[in-house]
Amino acid sequence: MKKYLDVLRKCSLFDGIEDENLIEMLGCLRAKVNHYDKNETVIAEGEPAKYVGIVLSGVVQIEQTDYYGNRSIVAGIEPSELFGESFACAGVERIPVNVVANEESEIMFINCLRITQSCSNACSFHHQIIYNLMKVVATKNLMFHQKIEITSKRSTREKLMTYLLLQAKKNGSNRFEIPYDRQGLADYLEVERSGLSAEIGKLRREGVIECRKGWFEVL
Amino acid sequence: MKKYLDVLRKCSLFDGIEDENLIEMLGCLRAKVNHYDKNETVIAEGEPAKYVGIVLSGVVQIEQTDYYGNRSIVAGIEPSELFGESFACAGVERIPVNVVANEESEIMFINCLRITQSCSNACSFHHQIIYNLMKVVATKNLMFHQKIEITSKRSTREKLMTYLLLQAKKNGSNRFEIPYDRQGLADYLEVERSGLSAEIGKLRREGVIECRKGWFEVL
DNA sequence: AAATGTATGTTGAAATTTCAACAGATGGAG
DNA sequence: CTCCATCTGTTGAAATTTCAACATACATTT
Repeated sequence: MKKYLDVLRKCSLFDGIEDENLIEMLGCLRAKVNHYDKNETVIAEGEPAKYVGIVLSGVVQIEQTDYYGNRSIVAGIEPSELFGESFACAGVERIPVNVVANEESEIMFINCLRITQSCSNACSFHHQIIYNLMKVVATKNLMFHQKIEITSKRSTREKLMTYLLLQAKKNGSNRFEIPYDRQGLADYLEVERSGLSAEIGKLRREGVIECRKGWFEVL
Repeated sequence: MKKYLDVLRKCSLFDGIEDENLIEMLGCLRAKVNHYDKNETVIAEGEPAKYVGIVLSGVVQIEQTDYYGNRSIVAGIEPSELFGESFACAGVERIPVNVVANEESEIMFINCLRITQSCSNACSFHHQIIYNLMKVVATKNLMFHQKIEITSKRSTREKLMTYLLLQAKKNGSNRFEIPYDRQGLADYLEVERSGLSAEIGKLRREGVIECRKGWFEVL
């Protein structure tokens, strides 16, 4: 487990926990690590929802696909970030989404009950990790809320601008890089890729934004 | 505090806690109750986000003002329901929304740190209330997730059918009543009311659904 | 440098949604 | 019962989005 320390230190689930205690704790939590190839399914819809996942390397996407094959990206999870914790903490039986490795990835899994229930060793860091988990779940809540704020706008332009302005605020700068390609951004905003490209072009010509690949600037 | 027992018993934050313990606990948590007149601001944007609010009587609205100055109502909170818990649990410094009393209301406030950190008395119910709070936050998370699943569909018809099928599943029956009028349903689905009415009419004529006022049947 | 595959921008026609306006239905209040 | 306010359904025109198709740009491999 030691080779993952750098990533795990950054994981909010382990905030305030020292390295030596972290290693011990991972054993106590029965953490295990799996490896996935690009585009491999990490968790398929319908599987038990009892695990919390931590991305150690790579990227995974939380996706929903309807019967026409339209993909909606609910979130992209990067190294040191968590997924699946809401379903586990709410006591949901089966997970209602697909989790897919967007590139070659390593994922750590922890059975959520090991966190929410005191371990038999009464491990002294349990209080901290429960508090951390609460914070993670609440933060994700705010992210969902933000996605709804964005996608509830009625036009492609308003969705895009709402997204970009929130990113600028989050980054504390008018120049920033986004974690999506055009198709990914279109899926996140829930609009057509071509329509999005057209709107980006229009905003550029109007001098409202500037962009090159994943870099955007709001003027 | 005794006069609020009926409402508090229904609040999921206190699930599994007996009346006598609840009274004691409220003291331990330093719960305080404030009174608000109709249209009075309960919490203004920018104030510290450290409190969890519980509506004891009346109704409060969570409102948001976007970049362009448009005000939108995010949610209405009714007696025994919570608000502010996501911001408090996520450790957000300043609350990014306005909370306004929609009518004369009584609100109980609890400093969230009193919940998430063990009290000095090591009150024996702390574990239960932390677990409850986690479940509340995680469940709200799933509600948002479901709304995203519905509104990410691209057409009014698909949104409506996705919503109705989820309701049918939730109610365990093809006949059920929904908690919205047409305008409310349109707002939830993020579509035009007139377009929604038209689509409902079409689905009726096609024999896919049946409905009268708030009652729907999926055939 | 050429070849290949993928991502992005562009376009016009088709489909859908929004908008405004109105008519019928419904439910209270007097 | 009548009046009034609100909710719901309907309609057609305007605006927008989707869709399919293709051109260009870019990156990687050979």
